[in-house]
Amino acid sequence: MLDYCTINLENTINSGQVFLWKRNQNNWYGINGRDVLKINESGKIKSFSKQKIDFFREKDNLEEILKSISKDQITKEAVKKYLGLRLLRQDPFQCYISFIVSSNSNIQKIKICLENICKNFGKKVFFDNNEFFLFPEPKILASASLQELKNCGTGYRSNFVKIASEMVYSKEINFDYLKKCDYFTAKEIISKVPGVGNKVADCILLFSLDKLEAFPLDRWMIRILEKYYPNIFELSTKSITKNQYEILHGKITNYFGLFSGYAQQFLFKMERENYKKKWL
DNA sequence: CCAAGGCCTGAATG
DNA sequence: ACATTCAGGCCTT
Repeated sequence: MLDYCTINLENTINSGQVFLWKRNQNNWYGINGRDVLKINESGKIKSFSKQKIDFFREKDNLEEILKSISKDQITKEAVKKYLGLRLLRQDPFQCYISFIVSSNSNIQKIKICLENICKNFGKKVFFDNNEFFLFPEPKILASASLQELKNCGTGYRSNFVKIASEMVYSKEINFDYLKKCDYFTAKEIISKVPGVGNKVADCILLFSLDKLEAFPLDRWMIRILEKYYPNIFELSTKSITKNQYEILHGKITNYFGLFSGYAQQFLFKMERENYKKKWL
């Protein structure tokens, strides 16, 4: 009998979902939008804002979900090995900017860029006698100069960050509305933002907008599918076009079901650990 | 519809 | 010591 209740915080933080987290002895501290979270080993959250949030998606029925994605030996092993891994419900604006910044980059670099964005544009607060910089609001990033953004290390993505922020500030992108939409509608809308392609859109939808059928296909996931599922998903080419991405996503949700996003997270975690890739 | 090349940065390799 | 290659996703041609 598997223990579906206990959260493994270490594995959850170190799974490519979040970047602005650091460990301090037995606690993890992280920025989540305008909030700072402190989480202890047993998963108990203390927040700067004192607002209640369901960061760990506690209402998800893990037993049902994990059983439903365990379609084969590969997923069964990944689920068993990383059982306490959770999908997080992140602050949407921070998640959106984070994954726009993430494109063509890696975890260490993304973390540095986002820290710079917070330091340069975010509000400084004190929590537990430590100094933190909150994630800046859309209006601030929208009015930042391109040079100021570039100074954060975001390179050619700087203009994407600026325009994406403007689109949120002007309410052309409304996260509360996107949460209510179905997966395909939300994806279509968010894909109009420059710098948001298939993969980035799926990350935003999965990690902050409650779309559990999103299955971000980055280079790692493509490799994983080629390696473990060569016959099921029949990957034809190396680089994947927009159209092929959509066809593949259809096959994936057909196979793993409505909670495919969870399958993605377990497979990604497993393979990155197999290759001893560094996390935060 | 697809293929190819450019964008930016830092780490790894020659 | 320096130059080249590579990893990473999106957009334009």
